[in-house]
Amino acid sequence: MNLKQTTFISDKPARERILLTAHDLFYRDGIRASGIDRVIAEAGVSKATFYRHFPSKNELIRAFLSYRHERWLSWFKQALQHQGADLGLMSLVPVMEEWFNNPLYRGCAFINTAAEFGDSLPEALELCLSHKQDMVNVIATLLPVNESQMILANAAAVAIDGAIVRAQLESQIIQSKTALTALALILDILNQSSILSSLSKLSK
Amino acid sequence: MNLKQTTFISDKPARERILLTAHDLFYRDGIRASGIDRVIAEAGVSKATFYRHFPSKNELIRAFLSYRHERWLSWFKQALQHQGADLGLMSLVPVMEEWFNNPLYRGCAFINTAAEFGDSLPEALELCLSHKQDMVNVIATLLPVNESQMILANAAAVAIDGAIVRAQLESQIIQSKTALTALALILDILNQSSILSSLSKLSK
DNA sequence: GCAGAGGTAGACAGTTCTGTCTACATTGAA
DNA sequence: TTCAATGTAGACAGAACTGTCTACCTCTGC
Repeated sequence: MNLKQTTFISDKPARERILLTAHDLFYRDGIRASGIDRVIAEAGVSKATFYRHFPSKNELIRAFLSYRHERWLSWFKQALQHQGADLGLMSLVPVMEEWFNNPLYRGCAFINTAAEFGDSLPEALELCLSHKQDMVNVIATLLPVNESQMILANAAAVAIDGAIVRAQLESQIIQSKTALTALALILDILNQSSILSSLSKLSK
Repeated sequence: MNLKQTTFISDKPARERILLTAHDLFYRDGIRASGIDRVIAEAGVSKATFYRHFPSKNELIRAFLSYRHERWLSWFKQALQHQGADLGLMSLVPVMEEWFNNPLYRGCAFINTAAEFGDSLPEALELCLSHKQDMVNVIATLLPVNESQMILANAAAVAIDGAIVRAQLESQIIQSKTALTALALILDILNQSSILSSLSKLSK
């Protein structure tokens, strides 16, 4: 298994191999379910090497979250840029659809981590929150600049989070798109209200 | 610790004590993080007794999810009934607010379980999905009966799920209500579109 | 009065987990 | 050349986890 990854990855330095392997395992199976032994085995690295780079599993978790944040957000921005510029919030629908349809889709790593560790890893909670804040800021760029911009961006983000967890539950089920249609409906009416508020501002 | 619970619970039969204790631990700390030894210690029960009632931890997880489903849904229905009947979807806002403000709030047990066990406990996924389906059906009773009823109920449910995970992230932070304001905004416009569609049906 | 259900107490096996440590190999730069 | 960094291989300790098993107790219904 993971032949593609192994051959692709094997020439990279050990720290990167560990981080990429941990990312895949943590995201797919959950953090607690992925033991250190499994990570080092799949990364093709010795235990001493692992503990040289990451003094504890918690350090690896931190690195995983930070790496995931960067990777997801840059994908998100880029995917949005490929959409038409005048779609407003509706640009989000095909972007989310692309993500949800990825066979490796397992929901939002940050929501999942917050669910897995509650208060027991408080720094994770903070990272999750700042991840969501950055997402809101990106969404805000899709909206006209006015006093309701951030309010609408926040609402859109909450709707997206809802669609994310719904798609996660439905991902096992064949042919299920209720998450996406619900999201599209909400974003559509949010979008209209954003246009309305722009118009009302113009007419003032 | 848990004096109140212990004195309150100690006279109940063992199976119930185990289930209630497991509920509190699983919900608060996560399922994987709560070992059997911990459950039996806090339930004040011997190991043999535990394994007489629940042949394996997975059986306990199943019982936990089913108990949680019943308990949450009956609370949800009852809380909605205490709201004004003519509020439509807006009845959901104070109900969710009450839940989010509970100091024991830790998000939706089903979303959290789905996040913790991915494909590795497939029955859990199904239970989560049917839990959400039941929630949608309750929400639908708040809406006028027409062809868009279920579509709107689904959209409202997705928005609620989004608010649930947001409130979970924000629960640590003092004074944060963005989850609730975003939810209120979405439900408000969904509600308006539901009223509009009722009117348009009447005028047909 | 006795059988069986339900309970306690806790030792035990077997696994898995995190983290440490020893011994040795390779390589690049001072 | 020699030193330090980076790597491999894997034994080991100590804890925690699930699940089994033995031995004994207590109550209730027949």
